[in-house]
Parts: sequence; structure tokens; C-alpha cells
Amino acid sequence: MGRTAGRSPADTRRAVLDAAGDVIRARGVNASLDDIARHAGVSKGGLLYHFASKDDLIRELVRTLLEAFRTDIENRLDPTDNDPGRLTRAYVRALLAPLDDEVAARQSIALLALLTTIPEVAELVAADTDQLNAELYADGLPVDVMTLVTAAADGVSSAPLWGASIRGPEFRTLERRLIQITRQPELWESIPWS
Amino acid sequence: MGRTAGRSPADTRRAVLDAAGDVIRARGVNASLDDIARHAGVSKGGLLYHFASKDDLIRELVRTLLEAFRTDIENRLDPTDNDPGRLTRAYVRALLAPLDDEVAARQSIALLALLTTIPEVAELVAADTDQLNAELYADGLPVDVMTLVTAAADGVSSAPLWGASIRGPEFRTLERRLIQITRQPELWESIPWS
DNA sequence: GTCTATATAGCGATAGAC
DNA sequence: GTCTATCGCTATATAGAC
Repeated sequence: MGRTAGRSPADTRRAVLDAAGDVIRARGVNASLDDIARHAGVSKGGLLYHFASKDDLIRELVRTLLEAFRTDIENRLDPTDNDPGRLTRAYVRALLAPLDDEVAARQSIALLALLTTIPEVAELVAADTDQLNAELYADGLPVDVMTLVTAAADGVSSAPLWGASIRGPEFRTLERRLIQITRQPELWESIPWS
Repeated sequence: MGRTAGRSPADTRRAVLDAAGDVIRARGVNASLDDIARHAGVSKGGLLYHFASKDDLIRELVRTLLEAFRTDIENRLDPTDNDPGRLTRAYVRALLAPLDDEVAARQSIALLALLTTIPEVAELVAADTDQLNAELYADGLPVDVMTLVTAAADGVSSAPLWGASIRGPEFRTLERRLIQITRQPELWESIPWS
């Protein structure tokens, strides 16, 4: 039948990647190329013209997800904010933002966790994590403060993975206080730790 | 050939469950029954005598993991401690336990995260989470303090999923301070939040 | 660039011997 | 209680038409 009207090859590629995310999120490991292709509005043969193999498709999907996460953090950097903890604040905002859509958040994290089981993918993700962590450690905050804040943000963002609800107001409060601690690290450091 | 000398049916069952964990951790959820059986030292047919189907095996594996996690927390309850935050402290200890001697418990978390991509498993885990969360909310701490402490613990425990190392001394410091906050919630609550 | 049709392989599950 | 053999299904990937 040839090319679908109004859809460029790049559009098709993107449609397939989107469909891959949706279908794998929804059906888990059992998602087949046929399934993904149908959701993208192409045949399996059509899909395999754009991606040489399923591994190739997965690899591209992970690359896309990591890039989207990175871009999300960068978009949340406050341009008027040049103080220490600038990146850490953007990190907290990025991880706590999806609170509104718990299902999508849970599924995105589960998707990355699932994909991480492919050794090659695990290396990609770990490399990305190392890079981001290095930047967080160089963000100008005392290490113990940065560790607390990012750990708490990581915890909230991973909670939906276990089916926990994070809609309560206590999580909003937590977000505000984590941000505030990055602005005034002494609030944490001056606590009389025994 | 009959029963392998010195191995009871219960031993075989446990060996299969252990092997299932190992193989799925290494190869992902698509690991085949053949693979699992070989690692357990039985044939596929032998495995399927003990577990009616692959779904049944997965279900039992998850049940075992959840139970082990529960037991781990309970073992970390301080018998001499009857103050508010008692369970929260055990929870923090369980999640931040040193990597060296608690590798299995920690890997279980990563494995559970993987298995959560199976919808039926997600429901099992969510039910368990709800129960534990209810107990944490009833642990006698101010909600905001409990939320901070458990979020931070969750964050540290999920870090290995992304390939991050949590061996640095800052994580030990974090553990000590999280515990201390549960003992003196006013340390957190009396901070002059704007 | 996308389709249909098909080759090929691997998986879960069953049956029956021992 | 465990094995081997095999069935039936589904999935990936290829080939070739349009």
C-alpha cells in the first residue's frame, strides 16, 4: 500500500517508539513486535524496515527515555538561579513532578527497570546514572545534604513501583521542604546530631 | 532416575525457587523454564512436577520474596524499643543494611521491581505495600517525619536498580541521622520552614 | 516504504517410562 | 519424584510483491 498519507519516515519511527513504550508498559515482557507494530499503525514487516531487530528497537527506546529524562531535568533548571544546589533542585522537581499521573510514573519506572535486565541496557543506564551523580556531587551542596535530598526524591519517585499512593499532601510538603533545604543547607547541618 | 540422593522434595522446591531468582535476575523475566530447571539441577519436567505452570512458579517466588522482606524487617525490630517510630526504624535498618552481609535481601528488591512488570504480580506487591504503609502511618511518628524518613530509605534502596553505588560513607551518615530523627522528630519539625 | 507470506526457532506444557 | 520425548503455539526475522 506504500506510505501512509501525511506520515514521514521519521514520523513512523517515532510512532513505533511511542507504541513500543506503551505496549511494553502495558503488557510487560510479553509484548511482541506484532503488537507494537499494530499499535503504531504499521505491519511487523514495516516496523522491521525501520529497526533491524527487536534488540535494536529496545536500544533506541532506552536511548530515547534517558534523553527525555535528561531534557526534563534541564528544562526545570531555573535560569535565574545560579546558587549552589541549582541542579539538585531541578532534579527534585523532575522526580516529584509526575505525582499527578501515578500510573504513568509507575509504568515508566517499571519500564526502565524491565529494560535494565538486558545487560547492554543496564550498562547504558548505569553510565547515565554515573554522569548525573557526578554532576549532583559537583552541585555545590554539602554532600550529606545532597545525599538526603536526592535519596528522598528517588524514594518518592520509586514508590509507585510498589503500588503505593503518593497523592497525599505530605508529599507536597516534603517537596517544598527538600527544595528549601537545598537553599539553606544549614537547616540540616546545624541540627545537633549526636 | 528418580530422586537425587539427599534431596527432599522441599529441598528441590527451594532449589528451584532460588534458581528462578538467580536466572531471572541475570536474564530478565523472559528466562525460560529450561534455564531455571538446569540451574536448579533438575529437568524441565521435574520442575513442572513441583510447579503447575510458569505463572505458578513466579507467584510462589514473589510470595517468598515478600515474606522474606517482611521477616527481615521484623528481625530488625529492637525488642527493648517500644517508643514511637519503632517500625520505621526497623524499616530504615532493613533497607539500608550494609551491602556485604545482606546482599540477598537487597537483590530481592531489584528482583521484585523486575517482577512488578507482570500485572498480576503488581497487584500482589501493591497489597503488601498497602499493609506495610498502614502500619508505618500508625507507628506514632508525625506524618511528615515518617514520610521523609521512609522516602529517603526507599531512595537509597532503589539506587542499585540504576547501577548507582551506595557504599559511600555519606549513606552510613544518612542512616544514622534518619534513625535519630525518628527518635527526636522535633529535630525536623522545629526547623523554621517558611 | 510498507505489505503479505513464510521459514525457523524456542517456549510452555503434556504424556508416559522408570 | 524425576526423566525424556514430543506436541502445539507464538515469536522473530526474512523474502519478495507492490
